Amino acid sequence: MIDPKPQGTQRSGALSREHIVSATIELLDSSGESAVTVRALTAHLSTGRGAIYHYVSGKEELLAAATDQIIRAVFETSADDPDARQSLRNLALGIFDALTEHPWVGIQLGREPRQPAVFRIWTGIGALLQRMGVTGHASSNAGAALMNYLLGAAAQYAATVHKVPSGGDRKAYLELFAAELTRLDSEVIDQEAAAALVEHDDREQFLAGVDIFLAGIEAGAASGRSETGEQ
Amino acid sequence: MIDPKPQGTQRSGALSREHIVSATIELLDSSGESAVTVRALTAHLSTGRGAIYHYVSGKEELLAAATDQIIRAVFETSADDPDARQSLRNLALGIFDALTEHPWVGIQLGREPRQPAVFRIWTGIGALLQRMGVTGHASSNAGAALMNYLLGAAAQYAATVHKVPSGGDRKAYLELFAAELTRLDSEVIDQEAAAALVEHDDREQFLAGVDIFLAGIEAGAASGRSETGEQ
DNA sequence: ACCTGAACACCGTTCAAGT
DNA sequence: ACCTGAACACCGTTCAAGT
Repeated sequence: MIDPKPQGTQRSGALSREHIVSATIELLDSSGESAVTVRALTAHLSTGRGAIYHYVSGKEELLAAATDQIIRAVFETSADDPDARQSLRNLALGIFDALTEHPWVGIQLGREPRQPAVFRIWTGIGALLQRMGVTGHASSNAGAALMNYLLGAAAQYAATVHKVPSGGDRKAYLELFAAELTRLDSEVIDQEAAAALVEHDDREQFLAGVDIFLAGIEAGAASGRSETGEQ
Repeated sequence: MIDPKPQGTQRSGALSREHIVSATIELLDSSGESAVTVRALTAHLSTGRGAIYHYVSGKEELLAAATDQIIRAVFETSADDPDARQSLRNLALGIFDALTEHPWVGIQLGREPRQPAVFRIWTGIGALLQRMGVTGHASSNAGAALMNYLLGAAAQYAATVHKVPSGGDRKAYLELFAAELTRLDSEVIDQEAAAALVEHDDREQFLAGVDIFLAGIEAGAASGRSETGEQ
């Protein structure tokens, strides 16, 4: 009763940055990235085409804001653990699961390194590595490596999720993919690896990659610098 | 004297897929990805707009073909080493160096997982991991992890290389970036890590990431499975 | 068969005009 | 101040028409 404006999911009420970003996420989720045009968006918001430019500098900022909203939610829900290593795994899985729900996030994360969502992940990883006792030069390298892995996996997964059928055709598709790999150089890909490709679980494989990283970081921290140049 | 056609770098002679891809690479290198429009390309080739569609299905295939040409060259020049581990490092560095010369490659690699250049890297990594004695399930996980790292690093680096000044301004830019990271959560990023960010060498950091991976793979192979679910 | 370039069906962004 | 929607300056792709 206090606020005379309707709470307006989309059509009515005043426009705001928040409304615009929410509508963008809806459109992204329901129809994919190619469907997010200024025309479609403003139609969805029942407003003029130029209106959104009062709240947002352009399409790039819009996509970055949508991505940050998803990543922020991951940080809010990701379970913290007394073991920093486990927290890092939780964070990585949280990002992975968010990607499954919003595949466009994976593509957007890789597009622009200086965007809020990427900053957020940087600092999150940095804090956890510090808690793990990794500091200084090693922390910088480890953080960058983990970041690169995460973003690479995100982009790959996001690009695949739309193209790999999820039902019973998934196996057939992956068998084709494995066959293509073996055909290219049949001596080189062993049959066991090809079979693993067909039967692997994406989420488990993603986590296996995180664990390889963590093992490498811990091995490096334990043994000191190996052959890479000092300083 | 045998062939009456001029050898035509661009304007004269018959059109061919090879010519078109070469012109695309030239345009990509000289003016960046945004400059590669069908209009600019066909002007460069002094032909009609529709002509290229006789040789190539569209812009996506064109960019994929350009990318594959660069990656193929990396494989041809990358030094093979009796030590498979060292060969893998050489390959990774070869890809990194190609990216420095052709930043658009990094972005293109992340865009589409089912493209020739990506297949090529998959099989290359697979072969070297096998030579390292990593096989079966572990090889599939290790290969995917390394692939994700490589593609993530490629995309990040490609996106940064245009935006970070390379001269004396580089330091100032990175200091700003470091400040932004610390500002976000000043307790959390240690000063040493921030300093490392400013002074790090991209190529060295990239290689450090590869080494973290290799250490993790070797640690995993030595200790067997850790806590990740069996099968 | 190969090539041309107008035409088509779109884009993101700007901006004078309205309220 | 906020919003509208025509106009602007582009895109990639198609296709009838030419050679």
